[in-house]
Amino acid sequence: MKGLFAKTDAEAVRAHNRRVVIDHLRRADSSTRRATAQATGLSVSSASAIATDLIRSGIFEEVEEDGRSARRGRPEKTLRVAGSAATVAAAKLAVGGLFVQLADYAGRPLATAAAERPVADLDASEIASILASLTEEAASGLSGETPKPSRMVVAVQGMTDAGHRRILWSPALKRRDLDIAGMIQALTGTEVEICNDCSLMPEAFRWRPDRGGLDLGTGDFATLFIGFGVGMGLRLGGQTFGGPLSSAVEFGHLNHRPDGALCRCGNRGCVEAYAGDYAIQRRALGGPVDAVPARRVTDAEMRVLAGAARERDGPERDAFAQAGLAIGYGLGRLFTLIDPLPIVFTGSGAHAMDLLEPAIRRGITQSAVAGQGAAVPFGHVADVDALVFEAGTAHALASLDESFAREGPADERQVA
Amino acid sequence: MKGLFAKTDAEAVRAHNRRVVIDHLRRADSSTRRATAQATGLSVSSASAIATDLIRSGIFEEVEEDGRSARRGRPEKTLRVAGSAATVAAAKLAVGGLFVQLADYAGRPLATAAAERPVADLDASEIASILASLTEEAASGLSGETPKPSRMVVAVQGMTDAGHRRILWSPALKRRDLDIAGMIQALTGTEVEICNDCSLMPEAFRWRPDRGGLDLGTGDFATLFIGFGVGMGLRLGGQTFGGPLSSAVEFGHLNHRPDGALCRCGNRGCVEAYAGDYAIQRRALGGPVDAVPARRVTDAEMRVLAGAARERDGPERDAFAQAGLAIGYGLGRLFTLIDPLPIVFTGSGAHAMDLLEPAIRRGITQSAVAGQGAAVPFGHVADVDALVFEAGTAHALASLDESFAREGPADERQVA
DNA sequence: GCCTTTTTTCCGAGACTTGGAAAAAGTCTC
DNA sequence: GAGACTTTTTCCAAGTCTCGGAAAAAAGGC
Repeated sequence: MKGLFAKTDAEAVRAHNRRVVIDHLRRADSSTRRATAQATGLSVSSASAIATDLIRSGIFEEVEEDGRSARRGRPEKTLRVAGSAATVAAAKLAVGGLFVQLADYAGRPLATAAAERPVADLDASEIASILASLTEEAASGLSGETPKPSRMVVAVQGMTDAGHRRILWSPALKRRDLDIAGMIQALTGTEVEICNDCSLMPEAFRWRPDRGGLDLGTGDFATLFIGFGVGMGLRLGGQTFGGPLSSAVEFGHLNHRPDGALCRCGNRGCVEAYAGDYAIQRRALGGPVDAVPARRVTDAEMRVLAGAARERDGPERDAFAQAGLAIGYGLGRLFTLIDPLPIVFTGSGAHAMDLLEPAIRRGITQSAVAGQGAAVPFGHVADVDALVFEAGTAHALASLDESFAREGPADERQVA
Repeated sequence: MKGLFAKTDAEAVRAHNRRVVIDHLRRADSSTRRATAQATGLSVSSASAIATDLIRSGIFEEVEEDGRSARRGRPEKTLRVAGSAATVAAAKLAVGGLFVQLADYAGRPLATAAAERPVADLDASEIASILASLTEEAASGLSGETPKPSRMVVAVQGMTDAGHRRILWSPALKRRDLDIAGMIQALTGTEVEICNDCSLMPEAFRWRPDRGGLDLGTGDFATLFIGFGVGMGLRLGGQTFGGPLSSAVEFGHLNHRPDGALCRCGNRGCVEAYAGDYAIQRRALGGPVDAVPARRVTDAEMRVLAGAARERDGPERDAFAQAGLAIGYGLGRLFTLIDPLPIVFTGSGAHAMDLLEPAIRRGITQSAVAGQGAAVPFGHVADVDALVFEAGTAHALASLDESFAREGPADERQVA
C-alpha cells in the first residue's frame, strides 16, 4: 500500500510536493508563495515554482485582497484554490430518496437537486439514471463556464465493495450487488466512487478539523452516527479507515451482549439493538426484545420519547440509559482494541446527548482497560445531511487533488 | 505520521530507494543487481549503483555461489545482506526472568544469555544493568570482529509508553513507569526500544510471511497469544499497529460479557477472564468466577486439563468451549470493527486448538455481521519464545535498515 | 526622490534517476 | 581453441527535480 515497495523518482517527487502544496492551500484557505514555503518546508524557489505552475494549470488563482496590507515591502500575492478548476458532485442514496449536491473545486456548494421518492425497488440502472439526471438538473442552472462534474461520490447506507464501485447490500434497497459506479460512469463519463455514509463522515473534517465543538487537529478520531442505525467513521493515522471488504466500521453491529436483544441484521445483542431508534422505542414502550419493527421510527416520535425521558424517571429514561450503556461498552471495546479517541456524534441521537452521555461514559468505564477513555472529548454535529454532503465533497476534491498533483508541468499539457 | 506534510527532496528519494532495495534483499534472502532492479522497479543502473554503494558501506556483500549456474552470459554476482554489518539484541522480560538473544545483521542468531530469577521487585536500574550484563555475557563468546549490538528491542508484558521507552505497567513487576530504555542507553550506548510482547509478534512475519501454516503475504493479519493472558498483535496496511498510548491491542481485556467473570485487571467480563489459563482452570475446577488466583497456572496443569477435556465430556471440555467462545466473540467483534483477518495462534492455547477452534468459529458466527470471518484461515506457531525473539530481532533490524537507508553515499562517510 | 523592506523571480549548482552504449565474463559452436 | 553469442554489470550523458543566493519587483518611510 504505502509505497515501501515502489521506487521514487523525479516524477514522484514532483507529484508529492505538488500534493503537499495543494493540501496546504486547502487547509489555509488562502496563502502566499512565501507562506506556502514555510508551511511545507520547501524552499521559497520551489514553492513559488509549484504555485506558479498550479496557477498556469488553473488549479490555483491569485486574488486581489481588498483590505490591502499597509505593510512595507513588496505586497504578497494571495493564492487561493480556484473554484473554477473543476466541479464535483456529492450524492446520497437514502430510504427517502436520492440527492445530489454540486460544489466547485474550492468546496463551495453550487446547486442541489433531489428526488424524494421510494427507492427500495430500484435497480442499478434506474439508480444510475436518476443520479445522472439529478446531476444534470443541478448543473443546468449554473453559468456556462462551470465545468461538468469530474468526480462523483455517492454515500449510501450499507455495504460497498473494496473498490468502492458496487453496493453489496443496503437497507434502503431490495436488490443486492449493484454496480452503481460503473453504470453512472457509462452514462456520464464522470469518475464515481460509492462509499458507506458513516465511513465517509470523517472526510468532512479533512481540512476543517475545528468543528463540532472540538479541534481534532491531524489526530485520530471517530464519528458516530446514532439514528435509525448506529454507524461509525474512523480516522486513523491521517487516513480514513476503510476495511478492504466492508469498507465500514460496523459499530452498530458490534456485539454488545451475547444472546441479547434481536437486531435488524438478524444477530442478537448488537449495539444497534439497544441504541438504534427502534430499539429505544421498543424498550420505552415495553415491547419484546425479539420484535424488530418494519416501520421506521420518525424523528418526531424520538423527540417525544426524549421529552418524556427528560421529564420523569420511567421506561423512556431507562431506554436511553440502556442505549447509552450499549454505546459506551462499544466505545470501551473500541478503545481497548485501538486507543481512546475523540468522538464526534451526529444523527438523531446527537440531539439526546444529555440523556445518553452519562450512560456512555459509564459504559466506557466498565469496559475499557482501567476505564481509559472515559473522559475522551465528545463533539457534536447537529445536521447529519449537511455533514454527509460535506464529507462527499471533500472526498471527491481530495481525489481530484491527487490527480492534479500527478499532472505534468502546465506548459506540457495541451489545452482542450 | 505518513508524510503528507513533509516535502520530498533528493535526499528523501535516495533514502527511499535504498530502503526499497534493502527491503527487497531482506525478503529475497539473496538476489542480484538485475533482479533487484526488476523487483523494485528501479532501472538497472540505479539498482546497481545503490547495491554497489551498500556493498561499499558493508551493508551488503557479494558471495561466491557454490552451485555455479551453467547458464550463458556474464555470471551474476549474488548479493546478500552482510551479517557483519551490525549486531542486534532481542531481549525479553517475563515473570520467570530476563533473556537476551543476539543476532547478526542478516538475522542469524549468534548467542543467548538468560537470568532466570524472580523479577517482581526489580527497579529500572536493576533491570537495565541485568540486561546490559546479559548482553555483554552473550557477546563475550563471539569473535572479535562481531560489532557491539547497536539496537536492542525489549519485549515485555504490559503497557509501554508511546515513545517505546518506558514500561508503564507490567504484571511481572511491582513498580510502575520505569524508564528502562533510558537506563540501558545510558549504560551501553545502544539504542533501545521497549515493546509489548504481543504487539511485537507480527514483526516476526515481516520478511517471512509464509509461516505458521499460512502465507500471510503482505496483507493484514493478527497474531493471537493465548496463555496466562490473551494478547494480540495486529498488522494493518503493511504496518504493525500500535496505538499511540498503550501500543497494544488489548484483546485480552476486550469486554466479552458485561458484568461477567472477574478478570485480573479488575474489570468484569474480559475475554481473558474466560480464555486465560487461570480462567479455564477456574471453570474446569468449578471455582467461583469471582476468584482470581494469585498463583500462576503451569503449562503442565494446562496439559492435564486439556487431556481431560479430550477424553470425556465434562467441566474441562466445557471450560475450553467457553474459552473458545469468548475468543470467538472477541474476534467477531474485531472483524466487525476492522475486517476479517487471518489469525496466527500461539502460546499454550495454541496447543489446544483442537478443543478451542470449533467454539471460536461458533463465536465468530454469532457475533460478526452475517457471520463474516467465521471461515478465516487460522495459523499456528508452537514456540512462543522463539517467535518473540524473532520478532524483536526483526524489529531491531528494521530500525537499523531505516538508519542505513538514510545514510549518505559510502565515499562520504569516514571510516571509524 | 531615494532608502528600506518584503515578496517574488531568476539562475547556476547539485543530487538523484534513466536509457543506452560499452565493458566484462562467462558458455556454445565449429 | 578462437570467435560468436548471451547475459550481467558498469559507465556516461541527459533530464528533472530542489536549493541557495542574487536580482528584480513593488510597495512604504522619510
